[in-house]
Amino acid sequence: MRKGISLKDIAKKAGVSTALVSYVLNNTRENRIKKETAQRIRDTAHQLNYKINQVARSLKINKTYTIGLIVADISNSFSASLARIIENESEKYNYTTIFGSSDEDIHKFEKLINTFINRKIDGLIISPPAKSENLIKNLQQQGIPFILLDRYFPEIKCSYIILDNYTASFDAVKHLIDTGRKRIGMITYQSDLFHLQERKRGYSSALKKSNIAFEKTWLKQVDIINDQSAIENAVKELLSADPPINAVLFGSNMIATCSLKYINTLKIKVPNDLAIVSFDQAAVLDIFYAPVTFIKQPLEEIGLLAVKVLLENMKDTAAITQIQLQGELIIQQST
Amino acid sequence: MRKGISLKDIAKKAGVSTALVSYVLNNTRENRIKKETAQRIRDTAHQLNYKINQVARSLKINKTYTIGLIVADISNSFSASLARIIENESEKYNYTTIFGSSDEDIHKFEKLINTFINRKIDGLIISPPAKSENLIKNLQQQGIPFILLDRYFPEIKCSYIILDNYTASFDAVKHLIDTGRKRIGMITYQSDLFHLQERKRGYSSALKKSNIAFEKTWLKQVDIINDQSAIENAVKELLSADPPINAVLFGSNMIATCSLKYINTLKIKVPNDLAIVSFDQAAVLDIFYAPVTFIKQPLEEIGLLAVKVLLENMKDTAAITQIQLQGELIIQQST
DNA sequence: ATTATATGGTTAATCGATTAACCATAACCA
DNA sequence: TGGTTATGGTTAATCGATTAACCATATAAT
Repeated sequence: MRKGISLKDIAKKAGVSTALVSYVLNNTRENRIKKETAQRIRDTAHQLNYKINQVARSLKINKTYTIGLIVADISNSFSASLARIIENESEKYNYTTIFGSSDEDIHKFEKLINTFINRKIDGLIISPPAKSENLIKNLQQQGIPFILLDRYFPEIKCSYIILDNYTASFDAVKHLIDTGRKRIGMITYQSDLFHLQERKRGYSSALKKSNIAFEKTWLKQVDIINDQSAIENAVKELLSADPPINAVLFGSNMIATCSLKYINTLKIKVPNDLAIVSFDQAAVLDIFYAPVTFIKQPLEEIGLLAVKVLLENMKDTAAITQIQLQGELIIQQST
Repeated sequence: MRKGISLKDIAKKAGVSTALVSYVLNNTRENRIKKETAQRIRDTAHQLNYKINQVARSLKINKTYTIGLIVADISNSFSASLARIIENESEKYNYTTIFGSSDEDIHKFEKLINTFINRKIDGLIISPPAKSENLIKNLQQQGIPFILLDRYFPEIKCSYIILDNYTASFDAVKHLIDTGRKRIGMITYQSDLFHLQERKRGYSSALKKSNIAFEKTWLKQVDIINDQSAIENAVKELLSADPPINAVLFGSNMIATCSLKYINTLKIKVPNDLAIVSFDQAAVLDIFYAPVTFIKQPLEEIGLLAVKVLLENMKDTAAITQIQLQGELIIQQST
């Protein structure tokens, strides 16, 4: 880090105290400063190409104007889209975003949290991995403002913005049933995460409501570390059941991607042989020969709300805002 | 920002000076400190749940252990993958990444640069937008370590890691020709960016080398702000030429995505009626009914090298490392 | 007995910006 | 004339960690 021009340099050159320079550049005490002096200071700052040292400022004012963002995996379009929206929105409030991917790994997650705390972020926006309840509780104890995104723990009373996964899942399956499917499978993740439980609950609940007896071979749960071959196997098993399923709900865009890649190599025809619905939005779903019906999450709204609620929580630490948004079923040619 | 435990608190509780605490926690002057005292200090720090204040530390040591990353658009899988690799790699060296998307907008880009400078990042990794030459030169003058990624300006002598776009493009078109295509179109961006010029050059050079007379209607240039309808039009025009093209090279994964979405709605068959090659990797390319042949960029290598070279440049400010990597043509069923 | 040197630790300045608390002079007023 | 209020600015402490420069005592060496 090269050292640049400081307030002191400006003060010296303009023949005033550093205090005055600070007042001028921050537009504080406006009416207590002579116009010409103020202008001279501003000119000097400009001449010297002064750049404020945010590090020093942060130390002094005890605020960094930084938000820490922890997503599951920034290389996944779901996370990336959220990151983009959040970055954009925070910027409007003069906040900078620092980020990291947990990769669903609790240790990596913990490390990120600590890095962010050390850097004195003003608040955190977090998609927590499984088993991170205690770490989240620690945050609360330490009084660090944060908001959960996409996922939450029912046992923890804190702010969050999530999708109504139960309803989204229910509606998706209902749609499959309404379009004549009766043997409906689901491929999702093997995980404790509550939002994933909700997706399963919506699925089985929709079946039950239509008096379709759920067969447990219809539900495939793969490891949350996306593994192409595991997902292929799940698809294979669903299709080789007797009788085979004729519709399937994918629990995430990654599951959909891996499955579609495999389905592309088979002779079965979508939607005739197999109807498909997937969670999450992604370009891949549109490129499939039968563009895939999907549950669209209101990403823009989720991101904006996350920033907004976090900023509010930063002022009023006691505030808790829990928001559940509805997904939208975008029906395309796969169903 | 809540204020937490400081060195002072530990010092007081352990009955020593803050200096000693600092020495112990940083493992400096190891042999000059009594083992028991050191242990007592460490225990105290642990008891109090001490978290170092990186802000204060950065101010003092004049180094933030922060890297600024500016990509074109974090929500695009190309940028997102790079971001992920860079974040991971920097973390290994104890650097944190702060990021932003330029959206190909020079003003947004400039604002990001300034934000990062104010925050005293130790170095920058940048995918520069068009017309940003002067801003890049400013960085050089200010002595700020940086490295360009994916794009560069031939006139600026600085470190960069890029793809050999000319060769990649040449090889892709050569492949189309070798597989019997003679009327080959290209859809790329209308832009000054050198790497895009190189892609065009590779394209026309490959045609020339095979004695195919280039028709200027074969080259479609769309605005770099990805616009579905503009891209659809380009595809439409290429296909309605007389005679229509029978192969096409897409200049980016976004162009490919938009084009494929449209092509999906047509009756033409890939690869029989139209062979396709695209730049960049993306899941969408695999999901198309005829998985698309593409130019794979060595993202992992690009990301790792970017971090490595930047860290070197941070030590030796004079060093300049310019690396051009080769793409790999992954042949799939679209050709 | 005197000088080195090892051991174990402290003092205090510093990074750069902010800001409460002053200070000085001029202008105004009863 | 003496007191009040504007006007325009300065002084100096502070945020928390680092680190060069000391200090004190004990032990060893000559």
